[in-house]
Amino acid sequence: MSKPTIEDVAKLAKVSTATVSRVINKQGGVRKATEERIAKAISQLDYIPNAVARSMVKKTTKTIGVIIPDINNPFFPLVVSGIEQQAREKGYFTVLCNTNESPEIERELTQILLERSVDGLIVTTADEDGKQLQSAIDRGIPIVAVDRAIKSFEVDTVLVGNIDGAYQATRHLILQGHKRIAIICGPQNTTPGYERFVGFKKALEEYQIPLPEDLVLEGDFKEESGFKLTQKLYSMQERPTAIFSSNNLMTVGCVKAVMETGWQMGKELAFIGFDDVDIATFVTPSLSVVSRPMRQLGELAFDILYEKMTSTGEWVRRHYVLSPELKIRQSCTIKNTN
Amino acid sequence: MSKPTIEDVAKLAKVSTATVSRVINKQGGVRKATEERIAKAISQLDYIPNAVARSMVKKTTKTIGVIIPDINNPFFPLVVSGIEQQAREKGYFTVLCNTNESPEIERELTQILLERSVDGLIVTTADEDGKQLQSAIDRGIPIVAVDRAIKSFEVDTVLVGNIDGAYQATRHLILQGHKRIAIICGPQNTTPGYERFVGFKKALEEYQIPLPEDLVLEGDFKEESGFKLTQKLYSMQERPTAIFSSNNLMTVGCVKAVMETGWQMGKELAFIGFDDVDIATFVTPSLSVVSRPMRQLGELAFDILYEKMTSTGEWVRRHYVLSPELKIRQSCTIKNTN
DNA sequence: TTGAAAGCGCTAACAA
DNA sequence: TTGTTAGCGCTTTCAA
Repeated sequence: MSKPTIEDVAKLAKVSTATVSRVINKQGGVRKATEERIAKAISQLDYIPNAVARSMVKKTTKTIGVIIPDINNPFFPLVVSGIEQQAREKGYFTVLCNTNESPEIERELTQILLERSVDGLIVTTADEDGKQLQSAIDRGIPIVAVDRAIKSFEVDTVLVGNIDGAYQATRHLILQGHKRIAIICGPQNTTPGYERFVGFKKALEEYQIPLPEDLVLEGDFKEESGFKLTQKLYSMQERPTAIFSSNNLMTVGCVKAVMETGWQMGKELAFIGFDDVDIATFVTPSLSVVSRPMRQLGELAFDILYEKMTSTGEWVRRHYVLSPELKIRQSCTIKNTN
Repeated sequence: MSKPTIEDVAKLAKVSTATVSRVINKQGGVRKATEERIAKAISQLDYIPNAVARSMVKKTTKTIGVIIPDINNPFFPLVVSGIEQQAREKGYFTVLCNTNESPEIERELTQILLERSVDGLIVTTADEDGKQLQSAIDRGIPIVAVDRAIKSFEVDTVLVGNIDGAYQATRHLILQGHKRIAIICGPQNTTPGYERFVGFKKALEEYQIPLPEDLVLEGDFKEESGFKLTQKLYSMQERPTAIFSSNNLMTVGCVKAVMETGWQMGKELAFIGFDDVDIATFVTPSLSVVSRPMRQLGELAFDILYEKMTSTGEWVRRHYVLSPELKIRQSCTIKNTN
């Protein structure tokens, strides 16, 4: 009752394993009658080729590893959908791994994926320094970084325009007449956190609004911090008239705090968040956001990886930056009347 | 520059591959000095053991496959988190696959996972009939069904109390004084869809409220259908005073429709949804829901699978049903004043 | 405590 | 058109 092997099939069909292999792999050069006999044997035995053995000799697994930091953040499943779709099309299988934002787990998973001989790696790293990916780099396995850059090594990268998106959002708020604009930043040692702050500053500079030091708050990209920092802003003597939140989860926390404090969003307070969130169109007023092309991000990442995996010659590193889109809804349409 | 093998390590350390293998697998029985020499060789060469070759001889991959129908439905990532955690603890690696609710893709993925010789399978099937899992069953590979039963075969199953949850929700509405209670059902050929309807009917019967045929609407568990069916309810001559929605996505659609029509939830309309949703605490009034223990579901599923994978003797099928929890918030606290 | 060698299931020359 | 055979990198007897 153990699994049938290619040999069992060969015996039953009275041919050699080589011929069975030819049929399985559709290589042709097998007489029609023989092929039919083999096909019959295969279905009779419920034979399933052993990919492990195949990988052993082919030295390729037709598998890519995808490492993401947070599977419960809806952003990543969407990116993964894009990756998977392209991968399927090219006959690659996708193995998804979640690090929970832990560089240590990322290191372990990288090790496991290398042991399992994945043909390539797409990663959104938990630590942009990237040392935890060292062993993958040493191996020379194709890698593409998505959404977060990797500093220690030269790898192909697909990002979205963080600076651009934050700039557009901030500018929009400025053009609405706001001068006291707060920003809830992400960690400044991450590319998204840092760059979104840069875009924010850029817009202020352009319109010659001095950076309001007291209104620059640093969170950790999690809901809790968005909540607390918003409370802090509300408790200020001179409150901001607008808030820019640097990511989706902090936006959620921010909205919760706004509701709880009774701050009047859309009246006393204008708001734009980075990244669309489910709740955006449910709250009143609906939330204006900077929206990113998630699927596209994933598709492009795989396409690049695929080229790397299949190309033989020299490879020129590529860095793509996709454009975000400003979605204006109700949370920032009012003019500041102060 | 190709990958170093165990042989390279053996040569460098001037021992046989057998000894290196002993060290790698921590089997003991190796002289301290030898072990150190080998360890040094390993790190010098950046040697990573090849799991493919190991699986080849061990006939186990220490890998489980997890098949889910929709990675973008936040319910599943949470279940997967539970699975992964337990799996990691036992040294198993989790391979996550998404079928997009397509039985055909499910069949393909099952095939791929079998080819890759996963040691076990946890699946939330896209089609409860389960024929697309036939080959896995034939192989006799351990399988655990999660959240959705599989009809064609006897497999271990972990579900949540759909009937119970729907019953509790409906009863709560009844006790609030409601008589005209609508239900937005899921597909009646799925266990969740069917059972939640059963729980609904059970509560009505218990309180001798006749089933209001016109208020029983069947959706497809997607947002769109929740939206449309709610519009339909609103347009009725005699509207319901309460709605029970059978899943999270339809709840979202329902809420959208309620907001759009101007129906006064919490006043003219009471609402309870099955499954918690992100927006539940953001809308006004906040939504009462039947909440399920997602992580726990995943943990239990792996625990059972693990037992099956490691046990040798007879195996008694198990069917677990976890209890949901009724979370009362604001959307149903009002009394019907008709 | 160590090594030699067989073999896991498959593919890919090379021969016939 | 088909078969023979040598590995792929590893683990595991069995001997030494």
